Amino acid sequence: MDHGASRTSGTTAGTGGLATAPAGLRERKKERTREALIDAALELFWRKGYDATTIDEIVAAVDVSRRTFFRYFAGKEEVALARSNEVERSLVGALAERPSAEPPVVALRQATRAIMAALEGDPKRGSSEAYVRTRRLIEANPTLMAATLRHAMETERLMAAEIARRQGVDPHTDLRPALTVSCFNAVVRVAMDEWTERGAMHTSELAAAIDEAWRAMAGLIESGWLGSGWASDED
Amino acid sequence: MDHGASRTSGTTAGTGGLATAPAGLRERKKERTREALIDAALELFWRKGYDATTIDEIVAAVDVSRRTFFRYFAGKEEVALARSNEVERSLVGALAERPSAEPPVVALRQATRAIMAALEGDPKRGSSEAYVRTRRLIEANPTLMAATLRHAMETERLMAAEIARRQGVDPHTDLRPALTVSCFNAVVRVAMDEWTERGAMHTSELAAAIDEAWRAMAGLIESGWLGSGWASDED
DNA sequence: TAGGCTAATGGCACTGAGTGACAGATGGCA
DNA sequence: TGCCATCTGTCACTCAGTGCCATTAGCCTA
Repeated sequence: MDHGASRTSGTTAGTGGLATAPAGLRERKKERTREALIDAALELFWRKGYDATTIDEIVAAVDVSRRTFFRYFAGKEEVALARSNEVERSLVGALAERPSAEPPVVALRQATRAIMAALEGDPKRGSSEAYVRTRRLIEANPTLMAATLRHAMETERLMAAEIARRQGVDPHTDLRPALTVSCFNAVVRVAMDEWTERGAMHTSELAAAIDEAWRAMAGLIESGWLGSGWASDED
Repeated sequence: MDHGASRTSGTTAGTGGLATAPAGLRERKKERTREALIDAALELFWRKGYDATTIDEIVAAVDVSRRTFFRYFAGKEEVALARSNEVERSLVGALAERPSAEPPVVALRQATRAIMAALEGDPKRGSSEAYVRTRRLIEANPTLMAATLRHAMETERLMAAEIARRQGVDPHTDLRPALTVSCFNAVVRVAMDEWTERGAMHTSELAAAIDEAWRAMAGLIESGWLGSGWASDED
């Protein structure tokens, strides 16, 4: 299953940002400035904390003006989450590449596995270690956590649209695509919390935590926690 | 089922803030200032928008100093979400009052119904209309939406702890409480999105939307979207 | 009822985020 | 080479948020 995974990363994720000749010099320069700003920002955040780092310090490290920073990012939040948001958004692409014969939840799980495998193998930023450190940063900052959740919500919409497309249903009248994605992410989030509590050491442990959460999910259905006839009114 | 609901609101929610003799004059004065600030803020937000409203305008309307405002609230976000956060937190109390014979999901649904019924009947703030208007405000502002999601996440922890208690399991080793609550809220959130898209007219429609989401949830399980053997590895 | 204690308030000054406007620099292209 | 479009820097401004200290006002005891 790993083979398909690394192939996936190349076409959909672009987590490496391998500078595959992005047209003219101007574009390349912009890309470099953007990457430099993210690198400098993350380095400072990790070293002296998110709140303690000012934008002036970030731009000083890259030697661009404060004004320029705001032309690339809306604020500190955005530069801090740029990488992890990229990873998250790549899930939509990975989902689209799953064979349409797979049931929605299976496709979601496989897409997640593919992205995490790609993360693992990528030697550049977006790699496993960078992801773990960024995760800790988010976990420690209410503002970043809030922004992360909001971005996840937006990504959910895209994923729900994709599920609706591959299942051939109308997402405006059928709630199932939205429910599937929303609950799927709920499970992943629980697994992530568990992973964080255990120290968030490596992404391989995150994969294990997600699997464990899904097993517990099965147990939940069988253990009667849902109640009988829970879909209709039971009062 | 409504009878239990209104009783619930009195003991756990306190959504009315009926000024039940909060001790000394000093305390009462503080409470009044706090309420006045929230009222003034919401009024301004509704009239001229969240971003366009400055804290100076809020404090001018209540005639307190800017410095005092920040002794009550951490910022604009907090004053905007004070009421809806109160409603959300009351869910934890309502959940604790459900009979422990009820399966977790049933208890969660009934607690939600109780809170919504209490919202309906309450003639003061926290009433149905105020809730709807606040919801629209949140929906229109990315910052508020982010803060709301974060608060929901924290409330989830409390609810999971309560579920774990009533089921007699250890929340640190058993993921089921966290999964139950997380997925439950995921369903409610989907229903809320649907409700908002349809105009978010009245809380009674929200209750209907939640019921509809649960019906779709049942259809989801039966329609094979989960796949077979989805709890274990299927690759 | 006086007077001291404690806590809330107000005013001031300062840092930092974020934005609009305009001038200068630089890559793209004929 | 020189024009055009776009990116960048500088300046000035508003507003959020915080620390510090003096003042006011509720509370409690003698």
